[in-house]
Amino acid sequence: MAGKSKTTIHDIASKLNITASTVSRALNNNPRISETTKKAVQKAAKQLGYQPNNIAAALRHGRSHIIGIIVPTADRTFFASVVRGVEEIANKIGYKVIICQSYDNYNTEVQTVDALLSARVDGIIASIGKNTEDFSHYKRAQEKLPLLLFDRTTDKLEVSQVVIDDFLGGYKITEHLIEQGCRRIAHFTSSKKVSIYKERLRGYTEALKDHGIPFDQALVVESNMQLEDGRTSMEALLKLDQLPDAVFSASDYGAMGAMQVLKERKIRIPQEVALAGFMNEPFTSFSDPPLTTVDQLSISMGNVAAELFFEQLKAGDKKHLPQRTVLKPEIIIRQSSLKRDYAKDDKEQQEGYISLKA
Amino acid sequence: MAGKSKTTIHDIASKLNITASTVSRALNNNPRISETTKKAVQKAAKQLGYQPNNIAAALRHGRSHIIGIIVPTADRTFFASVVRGVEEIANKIGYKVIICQSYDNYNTEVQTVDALLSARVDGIIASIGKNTEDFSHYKRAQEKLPLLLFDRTTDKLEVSQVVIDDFLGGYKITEHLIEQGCRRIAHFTSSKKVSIYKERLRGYTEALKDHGIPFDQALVVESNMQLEDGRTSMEALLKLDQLPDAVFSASDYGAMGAMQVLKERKIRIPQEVALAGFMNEPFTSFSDPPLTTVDQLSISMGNVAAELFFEQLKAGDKKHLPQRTVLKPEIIIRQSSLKRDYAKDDKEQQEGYISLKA
DNA sequence: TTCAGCATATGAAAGCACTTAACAGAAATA
DNA sequence: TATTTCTGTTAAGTGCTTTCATATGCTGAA
Repeated sequence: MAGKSKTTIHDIASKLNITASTVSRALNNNPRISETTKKAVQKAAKQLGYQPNNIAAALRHGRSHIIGIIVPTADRTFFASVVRGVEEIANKIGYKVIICQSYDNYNTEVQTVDALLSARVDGIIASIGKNTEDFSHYKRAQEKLPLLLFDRTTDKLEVSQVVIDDFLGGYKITEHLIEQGCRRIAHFTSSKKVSIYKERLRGYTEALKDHGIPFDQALVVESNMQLEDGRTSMEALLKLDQLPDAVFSASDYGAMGAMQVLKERKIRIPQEVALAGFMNEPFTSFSDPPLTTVDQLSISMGNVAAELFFEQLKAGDKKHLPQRTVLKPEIIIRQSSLKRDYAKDDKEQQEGYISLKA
Repeated sequence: MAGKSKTTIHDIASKLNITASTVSRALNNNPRISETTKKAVQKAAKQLGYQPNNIAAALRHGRSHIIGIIVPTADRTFFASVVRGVEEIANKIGYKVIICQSYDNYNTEVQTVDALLSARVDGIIASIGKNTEDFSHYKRAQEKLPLLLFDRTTDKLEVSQVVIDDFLGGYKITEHLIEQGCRRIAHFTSSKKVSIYKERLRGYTEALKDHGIPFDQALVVESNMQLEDGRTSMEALLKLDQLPDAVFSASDYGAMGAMQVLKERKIRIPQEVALAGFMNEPFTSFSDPPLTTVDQLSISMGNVAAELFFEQLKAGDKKHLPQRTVLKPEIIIRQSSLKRDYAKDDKEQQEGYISLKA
């Protein structure tokens, strides 16, 4: 930490009796510089322990080769994976990524956007905080640099975005449960009016409708969808006159809470109640039984977001319309929903289906 | 993205008929500037939509207020949490964090360090890649700026570091198993000669010794400690003449693999075989039974690392000796190891203990 | 042979936007 | 009147890029 190397292109220049501009060009592999000089410059640079100063370069040509990414928190699996995906791409083309956490706090988010603008990042990739309702900070950002939103977005901003098709996820997994013979499918959703949950719910209802199963409001339970909420919601369902034969929770945590309660009550999964979540949290493959869920393709989401972002960055001021990329989620079928597999062994259970069908 | 605001302190200055230096001082709240001028400057700045240019400031006084963090991958729970912990602290004092992934690849790591040096970060916090054996890139970094290593460190570098006490973790959890009545405790460890695993193993053997239990090499199984390895290792143990009554895996994944095999064989956990892991991965609380494990305090590790780091950063060139902070891990006791709870109900099992004790 | 014309290789200098040491004028204090 | 205090200005500098200019050597037409 002592001898902060102060070697600049001028040092290289004077060592070689040339000017700094030549050194700069040589280092940037400018075709106007002869191979001999380039070689000499590179050699001298190495000898002197020269380390380019990106800050000076950034100041000079107005690009920092740094982008900012804003996530609610960096340690939630989903966001961590997206960050990974973004960094992967950015790194490949010589960009660095500044990571910022909004903690779902509006003021923090606003400050963060400003801090990134001041840091002169070349662009921002963000997932909006839960409580954000005013988007003027993003609008401000958008006036100055490329902005791209992922996962949690808004239609109040004309901005490119990458999201997954929550409707499709909800639809496909509900359909899967129906195919497994379930007819009374409960759904855990969020009490918050967040679009991703609304879409999952819509997928659920639509799938029911398409398969001629009546929608029953009593089977839709609202909560915050954490583990504890999942327990509470499941207990509420158990008090109904007629038990559901499946639960599709819009969050894996909710599904795990339900699983715990069911196991405590010795209700068999999936024979009596099939279970499905949403998100493909790492723990879902370790639960007993492993949980059927919807994969969010989080790393790809980061990749795709970064690719789309850099496309726009390169396009520069050339008008490019905001682009919306919708990723198709994949359903991960695991044991918790495979009711069919047990149907043969389980006469009683099967009769249950039949009577319901009648 | 169109009207890149080009407002500089000069624009503010000329609007107010003062000089840029006065504006600069006013914005930096320099006491030499009168309150009236400050107010006027702030007002004008807001009117003109002024956004400070940190890059110019950084170039001028040689500090970017950005630090770099290098992790093998950003989406592993542990590293994601540390990143979160670091950003938390950094953010509070006006620093931003550039996140870089080495993917455990030596060349990538070297390039990353250089890129960060060129980006003129004010310091680097890093966890060393698995395959790194030459540390000259870190040595080079260390000559120019504060460096701090966490979790995966090396004693080949005189550098501050934050680690957890793996020995203690291994010791405590083995002791816990002993207290639960286990006498034949198996251990899953890594075949790689990584210090964290060596330490956990040492904790295990030491605890055995202190409790008068003979060490049995046959009970120590080496592998890569992933889920599949855990399965293989467990199956190997099952072939022994005498079954172990507990398994302490130095990774949660290994423990989960073991859990799967045991459940498939209808071997009761913890009654017949108690189970413990290491890391407190999120899935451990969702397994059935929930897994006893050692918590790595990952967010605190990030916090502590950042605090120590910024302390050194502030100390600047004033000689400060490399400091080594060792965090005490906490053991998280869950059902998978609570053999005692079953001992009363389970006469047979208890007699098993007694015969062993004899 | 001569020289315009051109390509090639490099230099000089002007910033990029900000900070800060050194300086200066006016008012206030001694 | 001399000195300090307050407020502000001047100008140099941070390391790099890039426009414009220059020097050199070569080709080919006059």
